[in-house]
Amino acid sequence: MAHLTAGVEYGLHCLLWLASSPGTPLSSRDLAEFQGISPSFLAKIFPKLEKAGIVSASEGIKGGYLLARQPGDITVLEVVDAIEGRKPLFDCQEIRGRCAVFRERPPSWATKGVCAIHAVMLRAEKAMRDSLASQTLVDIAGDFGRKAPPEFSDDVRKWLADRTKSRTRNGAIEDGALS
Amino acid sequence: MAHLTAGVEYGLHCLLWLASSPGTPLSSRDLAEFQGISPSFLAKIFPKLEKAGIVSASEGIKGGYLLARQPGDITVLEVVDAIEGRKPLFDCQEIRGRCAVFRERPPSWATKGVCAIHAVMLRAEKAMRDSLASQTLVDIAGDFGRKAPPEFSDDVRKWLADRTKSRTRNGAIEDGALS
DNA sequence: ATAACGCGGACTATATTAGTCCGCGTTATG
DNA sequence: CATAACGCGGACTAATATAGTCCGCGTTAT
Ligand code: FES
Ligand code: FES
Repeated sequence: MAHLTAGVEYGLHCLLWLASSPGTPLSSRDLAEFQGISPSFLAKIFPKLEKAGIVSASEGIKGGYLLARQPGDITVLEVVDAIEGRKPLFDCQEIRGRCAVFRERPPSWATKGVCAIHAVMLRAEKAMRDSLASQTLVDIAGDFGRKAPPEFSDDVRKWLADRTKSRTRNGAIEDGALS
Repeated sequence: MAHLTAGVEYGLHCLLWLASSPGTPLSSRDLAEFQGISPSFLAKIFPKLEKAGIVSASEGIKGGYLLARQPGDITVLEVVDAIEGRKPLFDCQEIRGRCAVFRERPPSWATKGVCAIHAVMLRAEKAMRDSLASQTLVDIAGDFGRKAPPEFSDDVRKWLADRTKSRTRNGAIEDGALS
């Protein structure tokens, strides 16, 4: 399995849609169905983003999520850490202390500080994290928006507005969007 | 679980011991017991290192493994790839093509090239890999050897020599090293 | 012939990921 | 004031990956 999981992909894609709809909250269910992903799974991701101060939630009908900060102030690293929980790239088993010549009792010089191999991994992890920290949501959104034709933006707005409206007036949701 | 697994830790530690014993092959069993790790598990790692051209094997009693190249020519990245099999840091589910407004049939502009989010992850992965590629076994061995007192090196040599000798002359291996 | 070696495949246990399901308290609408 | 959709949280399940075991094969020095 990969280190950066599907939850991160879902979360980041959602945050981009939130960034493109400032002011009006979007529900996690709508975001899920809009993107063709599991609503129940997405519902487990958003509370993590909220606890990390990345989105803010409003409860009740008409509730949903808003970006808690400017998209330019939210780095990819923050999002990854919020969702994955800062798990390490490598977890050292401290095998250096189990060397047979120590006879179960490793001397302090052997286990002092970080193992040289572990140190290499920590540097690699830092390189990865620095790279992720250097990108914000606006950086991604830039690339993202460049490819889409202008009509797409309107279609999206319409789709989301229909959903929001159907919450108050009980509009029929019987389009063929779900299999 | 971490992305860089225990196999990598075991493999790299073994390679350092191989680097410190040039000329005389060490068996995977001896390396395992010397370091207090599972012999059967280590036996699954070495063939991968051999296929990658990092170590060379000799069969039969008195057989074992030797470094196939100079330690300075073996990068940490090579070892990681040999053992882990070049698994990606992030695997994209291509959710961008599942957007509801596409109605099951995403237009080509939407799925062309790499998703902006995926691209960020690929850059992070490259940063990590570049970092790992910049370190060779000698770099690690340097840090490693600096901490140990000179007597340790002798103890290790003695332990390994005893093992090698006991293969030809049937020396009693009934010390209390194993529980 | 034996014993230790490397090699490979089949197997098992445990942990993680992805995803589901349910019930709770909250809030706009009618 | 009842309803329906919301966010929140916990318990649950299925599939997959990791860590580790076990066994049998062909090879080689004594
Ligand atoms: S002891 Fe864990 S990397 Fe060396
Ligand atoms: S579709 Fe996979 S990261 Fe965007």
